[in-house]
Amino acid sequence: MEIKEQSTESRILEAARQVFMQKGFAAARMQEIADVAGINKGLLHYYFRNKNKLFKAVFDEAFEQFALQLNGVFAADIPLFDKIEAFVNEYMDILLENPALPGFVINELNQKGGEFVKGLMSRKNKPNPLPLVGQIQMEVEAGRIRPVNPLHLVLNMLSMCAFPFIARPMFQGIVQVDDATYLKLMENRKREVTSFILNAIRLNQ
Amino acid sequence: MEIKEQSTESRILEAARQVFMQKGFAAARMQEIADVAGINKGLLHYYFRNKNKLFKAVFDEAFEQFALQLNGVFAADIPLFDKIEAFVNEYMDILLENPALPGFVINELNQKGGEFVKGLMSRKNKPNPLPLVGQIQMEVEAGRIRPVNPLHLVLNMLSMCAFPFIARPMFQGIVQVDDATYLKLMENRKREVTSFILNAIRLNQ
DNA sequence: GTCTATAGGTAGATAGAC
DNA sequence: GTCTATCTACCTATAGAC
Repeated sequence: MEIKEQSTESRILEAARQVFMQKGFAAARMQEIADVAGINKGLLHYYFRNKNKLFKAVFDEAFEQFALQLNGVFAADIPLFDKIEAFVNEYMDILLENPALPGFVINELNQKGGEFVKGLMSRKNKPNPLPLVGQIQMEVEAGRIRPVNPLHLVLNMLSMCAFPFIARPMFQGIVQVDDATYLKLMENRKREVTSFILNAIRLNQ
Repeated sequence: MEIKEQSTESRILEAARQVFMQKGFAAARMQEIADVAGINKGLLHYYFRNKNKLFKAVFDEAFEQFALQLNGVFAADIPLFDKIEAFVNEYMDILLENPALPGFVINELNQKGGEFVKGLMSRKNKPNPLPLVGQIQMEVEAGRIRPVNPLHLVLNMLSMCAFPFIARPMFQGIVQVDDATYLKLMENRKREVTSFILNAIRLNQ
């Protein structure tokens, strides 16, 4: 679990990312972060004054990454059906590479709440689903898809992609599958969810 | 926020439920639980030996409630389309009354992991989606709905219902709506999700 | 910049009076 | 059963040597 990388600062950040994501802010220990980084605990305070600031550095970066990846797909300039397929594929690929990210972000937002959330949302880079919402709206008005509520459709897409990762321990506990089987299921899920969505909004000929 | 109820034990449990659900195990403080319960901190240890046991009492009850409610809908003996509608309506009603429940359960499972999950899943009362999965399978084989993967369909239903509650702070941060508007959206969502699912699996005439 | 040692504060748990 | 007072352990943060 130890980290070998160039600068001390990036080793700390990488270690903090691991520990904070797994344990959450409250349960994370500075000692464990230092151990994972392979350095002394005092150094954490030398680079980042305190636990809060270290957490904020990790969280902000994770949130920004999350937002950028999401917005990349939201804003693509392609037809709706293609965009839905691209969204499901790319978003689930992101989640397969970084399965703990959404749960981490969502959970800390839940627990910190209030000011913390407001601070985040006044940043320049935050998730912006409006391009996709607008595009859906246009297709509905043009009568090219079923008359769905665009906001709920976007929520549906996000839900079906992200939830299985957030609820992974629960899911694997209920339907007893090993990790390899779970990953295969998520791979199949891309096609399954895409066709599910398209069937739901496609007009009958 | 203080609690007025009959027995001291149930007041403690109610207070612990509130605090644990909001803060999570690690960030929850015995002092705060005592304050909310309107009793002294020492009493917590008199009734429940330590923080872990108190948490387990709260969590087990929440998990059991969660499983029972879910299974009630999974196992109902009604036609599939009716069951889907009933599932979405009832499950979202449950969530509207207890919005923090799934996030709490899922998050603690994530962080505790391993033995904790195994212990839970060897209990008698755990979520059991098999009746619904089997029912979907039959409809597919009979050619009465589109050939969907039953497991993924159930996952889709759970995802679309639960995710908006788990990710509520994120959601309300992105589309800036107050609490009343959010609740209205969730009310509308029942119909929206039901028709979405039915359209996705209904055969074209 | 990196380490060791330790201060300072807090939270869980216990002891004992009532 | 309920309270007050206190112990003990741990964790963040700082001080200071190298």
